[in-house]
Amino acid sequence: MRRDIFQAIADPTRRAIITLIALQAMTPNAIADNFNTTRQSVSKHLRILTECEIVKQEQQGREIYYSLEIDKMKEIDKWLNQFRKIWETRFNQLDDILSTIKEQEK
Amino acid sequence: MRRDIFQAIADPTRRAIITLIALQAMTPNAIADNFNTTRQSVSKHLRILTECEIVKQEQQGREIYYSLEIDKMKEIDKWLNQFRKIWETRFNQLDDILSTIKEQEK
DNA sequence: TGTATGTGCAACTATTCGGTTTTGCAAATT
DNA sequence: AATTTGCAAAACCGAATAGTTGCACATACA
Repeated sequence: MRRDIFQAIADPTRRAIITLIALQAMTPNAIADNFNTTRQSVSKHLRILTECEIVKQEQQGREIYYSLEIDKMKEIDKWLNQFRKIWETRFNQLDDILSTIKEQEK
Repeated sequence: MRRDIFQAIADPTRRAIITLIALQAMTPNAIADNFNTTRQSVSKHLRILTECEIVKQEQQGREIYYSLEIDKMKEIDKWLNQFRKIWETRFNQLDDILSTIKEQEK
């Protein structure tokens, strides 16, 4: 079973859950209230997110609060870095072209 | 059939293809040479990437060169922005705590 | 013109995925 | 003690996915 952060964020419901609990911890029921699906389904998503360590649990009585492991999000950012270099270069190249045109206009 | 960039990058082979063609356009055969899979399989991934507009084709004789639409990668970056704000805040909070400790030490 | 090459597409298979239903357990409430 | 509430886990199902094999088609080259 593949279980990495990229597979975790592939599902739109899971992305929504991540956004939802980014700022405050929530229980499965509270999370499920925000979606058109059952709590069990949300629970399954939470399990996947937990396995990927994107989410951490905190038991409080019979309730379990789920919150985001924000640092995990940085892994995506890290992967994006290789492309960031490219698109910044492209942007600078465009910038150079624009400067050249301006120079020629003078 | 879901077809968005997050689903596209969920597959490790597709991520590798994206990285591979990020800097230079390549033909399906050339791409497949880098993997332990058939050309047809790579072709299928390329079709998905094309449908998501992450990749563009350029026919040259009987060869088709595939290259990366780098701008599409920015969509992931855009989604990450909401979390970037949080982790920068956390970092600053940590920074504040550290400063406070230093202050107290004085 | 005949053959080799580069490619996409369709059919098929095994596996995975997302969701629902059911079950069971522990904590809270009565 | 009995009931309710919050939750996870298992069993099941239909749909999607990744990969393979086989085929068709166009371009290149002899």
